[in-house]
Parts: sequence; structure tokens; C-alpha cells
Amino acid sequence: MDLEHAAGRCAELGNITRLSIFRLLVKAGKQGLPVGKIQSSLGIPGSTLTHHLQRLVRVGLIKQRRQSRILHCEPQMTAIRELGEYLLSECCSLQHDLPADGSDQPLEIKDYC
Amino acid sequence: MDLEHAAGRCAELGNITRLSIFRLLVKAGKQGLPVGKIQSSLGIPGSTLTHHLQRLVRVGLIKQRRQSRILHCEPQMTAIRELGEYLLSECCSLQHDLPADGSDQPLEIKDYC
DNA sequence: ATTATATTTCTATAATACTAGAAATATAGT
DNA sequence: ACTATATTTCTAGTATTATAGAAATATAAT
Repeated sequence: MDLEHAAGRCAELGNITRLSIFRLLVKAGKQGLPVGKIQSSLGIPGSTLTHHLQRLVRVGLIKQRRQSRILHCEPQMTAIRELGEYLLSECCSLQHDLPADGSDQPLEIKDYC
Repeated sequence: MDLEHAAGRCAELGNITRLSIFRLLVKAGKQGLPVGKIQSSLGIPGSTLTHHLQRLVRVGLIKQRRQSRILHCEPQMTAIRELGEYLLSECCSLQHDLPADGSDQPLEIKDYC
């Protein structure tokens, strides 16, 4: 996970419509829901929904599995876990650069990392 | 944490400049960094930086502490933890609504929740 | 008093995103 | 062949966001 991918995923979750979709799928569990069920549950116009689903797919937050006419949307829970890990990774890694000169302030890395 | 707050935080982290700022602060540790140090580290014009910092403050991702001219910016790590928890909370909670009629499909909640 | 440093406000331009109606496609059922 | 269902594509209007130069403020140093 790098900066661009993390920012991309955050940005897609940063829209209320898309976050509603994603949360609904998480609540539905790993097998997710078909597009039509999302549409009726949330009351979103089809064209708007397709647009948002494509964006969620593009960044790997959901996967789709077609079964003839019906398109199932599955939340990728591990994408969220990866993201969460990235956001706090390398915490305090820069901390030993900080004491200007040889001040004897104890490094308090343990407290927060 | 509700939908609006979660979406707000995600949206702010969804910009590469802001995510760079936040990550730099996380790496610096809980005491964060002054605005000027962020500016020189990332090479962002002051007006742009102020704008992004204000947005991060607004959603609680950083806190600021002024020391005369110098404004320290501290990352709020717990804001990220709260967010991560929210995103996957209530996972599968909707799952017993799903079997259309009395089909004997086992509920596989344990696998993913 | 003057100058330097740190940060903000004002302002404007360009770019991107959100939303949804209407028409189109693709598959299934009769 | 016809009709219904599921989803997508096309299109466009509106709104929001990112970026940064220039001027302003506020504090500290000389």
C-alpha cells in the first residue's frame, strides 16, 4: 500500500453515498448484495449507483461477480484493514531525528507506537 | 461515529497533499510538527498548507497547539482507530434477513465477523 | 523603530466530482 | 417476436475542491 492507493481508497469512502453503499455491503456480509438490492435499499437512481460502484471497484473496495443479469457486489473487508494499517504505519519512525542537539529527553516511542 | 463524520474524515484523508501531511505527522509522533517544518519538509506553499491543515483540524484528524509564533500540529491517532472500527462495524448484522424462505443454508457469520 | 519570522486571509483560476434523466444494452421469461 | 428486468452509457448542469500568489497580521529579535 502506498500513498496514492491509500488516498484513493480514502477519497472513495469520503462520499456519503459511496460510504452508505459500502457500509450496507459490510452489513450484508462477505457475499454482499446485488446492484438492484442496493438501489432499492438506499433509493439511489441507477445511473448514479453504477457510477459510484465503478469507483469503489476501481480502488478495490468492492468486487463484482455477475450471475447472468444480476451483478453481485462484495465488500473487500481486507482492503479496509490494509488501509487502517497503512494510515498509522511507521508511527514515530522519525522521532530520533527530532532532539535538536544532544538533549536528554527520553524518547517516548513506547507510549504511542 | 456516524456516517457523516466517517465520510468527512475519509474525504480529508483522500487528498494526496493532506494524506502526506498527516502521514508526516504520524511519523513525527504524538507531539507532531510545527507548520513551518511541515512546509519545508513537503515543499508546500504556505497558503495551500494552511488551507489543508484547517480541513484536517475541522474533522479532528489533527489538533493544533500554539506556542507564540509557532503552531504545532499533532496527529490524532485515535481518530484513525475510531474510523477503522466504524468502517467494519456491524459487519454481517443484516445477514439473517437474507435467506429468502426457510432455506437451511448455515449462517457463516463466524467466518468474517 | 525596524526587521525578520511564522502563519493566515483574500482572491482567482482550473480541475474534478456529484447527480440524475433519457436512451441503450443484455439477459430472461412468455 | 414481445415484454419485463437488470444494469450501463451518454450527457449535462451544478457544486465543490485544489492550488497558489500577493498582501496582511502577529510575534519576536535587534
